[in-house]
Amino acid sequence: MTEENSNEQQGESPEEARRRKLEKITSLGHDPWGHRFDDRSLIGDIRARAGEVKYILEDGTELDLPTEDELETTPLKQWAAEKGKGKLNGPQVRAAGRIVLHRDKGKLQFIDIEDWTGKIQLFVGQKQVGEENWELIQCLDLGDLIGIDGMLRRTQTGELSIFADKIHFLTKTLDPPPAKHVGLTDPEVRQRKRYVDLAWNEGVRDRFLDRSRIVKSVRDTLQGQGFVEIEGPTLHSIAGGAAARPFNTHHNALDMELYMRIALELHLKRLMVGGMERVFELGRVYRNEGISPKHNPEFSMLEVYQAYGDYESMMDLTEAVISDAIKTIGASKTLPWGEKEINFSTPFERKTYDELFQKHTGVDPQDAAAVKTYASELGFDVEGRHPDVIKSDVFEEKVEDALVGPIFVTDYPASICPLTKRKSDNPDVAERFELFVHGMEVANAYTELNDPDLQQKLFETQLEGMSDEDSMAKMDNDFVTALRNGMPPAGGLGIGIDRLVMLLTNSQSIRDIILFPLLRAEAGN
RNA sequence: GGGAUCGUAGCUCAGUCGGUAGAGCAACGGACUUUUAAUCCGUAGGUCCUGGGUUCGAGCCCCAGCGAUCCCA
Repeated sequence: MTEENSNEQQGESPEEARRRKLEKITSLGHDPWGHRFDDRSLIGDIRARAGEVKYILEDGTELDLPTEDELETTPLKQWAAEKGKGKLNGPQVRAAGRIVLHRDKGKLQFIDIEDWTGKIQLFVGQKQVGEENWELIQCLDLGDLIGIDGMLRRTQTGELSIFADKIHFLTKTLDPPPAKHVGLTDPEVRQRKRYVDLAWNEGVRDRFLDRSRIVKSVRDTLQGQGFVEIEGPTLHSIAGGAAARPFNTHHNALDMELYMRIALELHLKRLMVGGMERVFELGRVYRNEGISPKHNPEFSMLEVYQAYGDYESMMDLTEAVISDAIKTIGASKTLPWGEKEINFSTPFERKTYDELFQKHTGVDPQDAAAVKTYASELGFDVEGRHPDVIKSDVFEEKVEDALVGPIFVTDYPASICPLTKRKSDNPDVAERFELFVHGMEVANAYTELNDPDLQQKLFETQLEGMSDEDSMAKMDNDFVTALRNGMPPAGGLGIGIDRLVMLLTNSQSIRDIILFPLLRAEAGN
């Protein structure tokens, strides 16, 4: 390196330095963007072969190395000295990954690479790899993707390492990585540049892999019980099945107003009329509402319908789905939740709506006048509103947040459940439950209403004081017609997949478990 | 929609009373063939979110805006 060159390199930005090295890589005859790289092993699998590393004495005796724990106290160098002269031998391996850490000792470098199964150290010596490869190695930066061929062994300190015979350049990274071991902290940047967050922030990739495992587990559990996954329409002409404001859109050729679906319910029930006895859909729904740590405008919903079941069978199914998911990610029944804990041991607690109302408000839920007085004391608007709507406001305010759970809240006031079958001995109570965990609604299930005449009547009856947006009752003639063709008595269940993932991965914000949450458009974009 | 807090180097953050813009990591140059966030010597790097205002002078004070986080509705 001449003096003049060194002056030129003064003041170059990290990116300029990387581009300079990129050109050097090209001039050395390598493609800085790499190519297919066959026969590499996953780093996790390579680490699992640590036992194949042996110490071979001069007389040819093969010795097993001390365990990792023993190496903590006795350096390998000392252990080997006690055993006598010899050398380490291990399997020849090929790995590929991102350079995440780099210790340069001149003619010797230690490079940590990482793939999505783990991290491993590379021992890279000038003498060992040869002059030509060494020149390429001088062009490596943190973040670059490389492949390596070498022997799996341990260093003097006992660190399992691949002793490089050859480095293959696979891809240059032009943007410098965030601070090592600190990563990105600004939540906005983490979400906008999720690729950086995933690549560099501790635990992020594992959390999203856990999400995938949970989703797979949910499907496996259901399929194991004979449920069939279907795909319903996401564009609806009536945004039914839930109380939420939809996203509006328009189909040009048919000149037709459409809505992005807010729920999966009504189409799945149509399928039950058609004889699809156990169906589910796990997919995206869209609600044109506020954004919060618990709300993203698009989120993943599971809905399941089981012919000849009821809401009690849905409780069992809910417990199975959650228990299996916990097992799948290798977690225990007792999970951390911030400073608190969640105990997912089954069966989950079951309490009625009225019981909980009484307990947390001290007000008799059957005494409409008392509930009304209590609600107005809490500052709720009570005039001209249906007693059950008022009760529901109070329930959300005073009871839901207080529920630690997991707890099935059962038997809701019928009037706020227009899609639910009533109890046979009490038409004022709907066979519905919601599952709450630390104040968060995770699941919602009914014994499904299959009486077309009652369904039609409930669609037509808007509760006093409830806005269209807050109401689940939106007239859907086609759905009523479907019911006229005979839907079996059935249990139906909805689970908020994002919230379930939050709970199982101890994520306090929905944005930590949605890869690309909705963000305000960036200026100039 | 309201309130609080925040926005400074590629990243993480300091910045006192309003008086020349700071550190660590990363980068660049150098030493080192068994390091563990390696170490050591040296160098460079800034639209202090944006726009106004007050002031002799603003990263700091005031106003407006943009964006974020949390809380409330």
